[in-house]
Amino acid sequence: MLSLLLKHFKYMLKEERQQAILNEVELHNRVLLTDIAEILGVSIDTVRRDVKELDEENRLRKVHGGAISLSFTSYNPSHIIYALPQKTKIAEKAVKLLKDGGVILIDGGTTCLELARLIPVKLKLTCFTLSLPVALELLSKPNIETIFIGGQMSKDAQIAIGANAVHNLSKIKVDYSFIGTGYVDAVYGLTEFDWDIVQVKKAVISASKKTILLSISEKLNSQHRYKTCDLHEIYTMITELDPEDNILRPFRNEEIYLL
Amino acid sequence: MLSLLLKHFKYMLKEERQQAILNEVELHNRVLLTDIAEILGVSIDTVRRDVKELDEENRLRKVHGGAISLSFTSYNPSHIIYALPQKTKIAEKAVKLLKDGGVILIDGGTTCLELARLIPVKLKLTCFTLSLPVALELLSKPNIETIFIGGQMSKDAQIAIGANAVHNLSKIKVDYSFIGTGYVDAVYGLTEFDWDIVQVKKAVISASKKTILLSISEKLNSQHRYKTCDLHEIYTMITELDPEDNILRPFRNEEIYLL
DNA sequence: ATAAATTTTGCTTTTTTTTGCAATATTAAC
DNA sequence: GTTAATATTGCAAAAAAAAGCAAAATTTAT
Repeated sequence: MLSLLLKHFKYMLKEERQQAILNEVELHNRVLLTDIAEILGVSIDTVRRDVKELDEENRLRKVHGGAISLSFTSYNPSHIIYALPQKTKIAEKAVKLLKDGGVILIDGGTTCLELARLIPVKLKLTCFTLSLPVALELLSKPNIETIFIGGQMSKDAQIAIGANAVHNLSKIKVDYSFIGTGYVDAVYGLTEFDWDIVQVKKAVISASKKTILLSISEKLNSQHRYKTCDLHEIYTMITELDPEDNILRPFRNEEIYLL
Repeated sequence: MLSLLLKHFKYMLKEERQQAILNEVELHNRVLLTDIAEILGVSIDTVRRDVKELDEENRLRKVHGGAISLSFTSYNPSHIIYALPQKTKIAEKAVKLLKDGGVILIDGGTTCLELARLIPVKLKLTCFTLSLPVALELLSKPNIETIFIGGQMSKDAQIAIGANAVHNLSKIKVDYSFIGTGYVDAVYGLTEFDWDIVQVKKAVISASKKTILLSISEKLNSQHRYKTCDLHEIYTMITELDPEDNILRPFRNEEIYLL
């Protein structure tokens, strides 16, 4: 704890001191203000002010009692998301369903990732997820408790799949799950290209009191080989369209809310 | 220091004086105005004005109470990894321990992330991990089967922690685990800042036939409040140093391989 | 070479910054 | 809930910077 940093200059310039603080933070990923004060031989007020400045300069992150390294809090995926405006609209509608203190599960896929991104910072939630990008996004929210459902990882979907993931899902129950789908049809229900993915989605639906489907309208009236579930197992379907839009007419007969 | 600079005591041109200031700054990275004034035998006002001019010419940076070298100020634009060259060297050594068809576990932290990054594409491995960034990195490797150990996620470390993660770890056994540590000391062993992290690391060590510690030498001979394990529980310790380096002498007595 | 103009330098005073302390409020832990 | 730890705020002392000024040094013009 008292590292070799103790050079004890008689006069230490503020910049040197701040550099020393950054060094400790980068080295150990997080530090206590009290430790730093002791190491540098200055008052805790000075350390607090230094850390505040460094935080304002975005060179570290100040937290209660200490500071943490930025490399531990940042992740910026730089891919282009297909049909982002529509997905954002869907996510905005979905966010309105969230209630403080709720327990939810967020699936993988870019629409669900967008939902995770739009969760208000002040909202307190317990979120389960199978998706690495969603998990990373949730970790940046201070009031979200994130639980990752482990298992074998799918390289392309970046979600946990396989028997282990299914088994882990069988042990939980959430208020709402927000899922995506490869294909959705009023008659054939939700279908997928991958068998593994279907197994996981089935397990997700079983683990949910209510399942919310997030899907851009482009996917409507399409189907594929493996079936996830019938449409009536879905509590609410959210698209970017107005619920009264004609395109949604085939779905209006079903026992399903449109949003 | 004095003798070198006092040669033109009586008649020192402004330009010479400024050059002398620059020399001092480059030599020590930092300088106090009061020291310079004393060394050069001029008033502090003169030094102040000189430093102000040099700052305006971008030849050094003036700070409260002194000046610092420009190279000292050029700070890492946030998500650059601290001490990356050392960590890369460690990862390069660690990669050599990997064998085709092996089953390993990779911990979180930037050094372990670097290891994941350097795994050769042709190598076939089964990799367990608790770390989101490591998992994402592994997914980009075509021949790696990745299994994520689920559980409650730590916002700071971006790894799974808590009872669930520990329980999941208790069900597996890997050939090698590669772990990082916050602090390591020849006497006190591996220690951490966080109690939760310690619990997970203990579980990782239990799940491993052999544990490999990856640590930059800067962390040696430091300690914190919670203990992960004694040094003899570590099979091999890898630093960026040559194993014969004197800094590693305190660790050479232990029943531990240095690499 | 000499005088005038300009720059440099050191001194004093005023203003600003930095730092530590104490009182109070807030947050986290139990 | 209560208690302990941490943050915030206001304040005062000390250090440093800035501004104004006059003497000394240097440059320029003649």
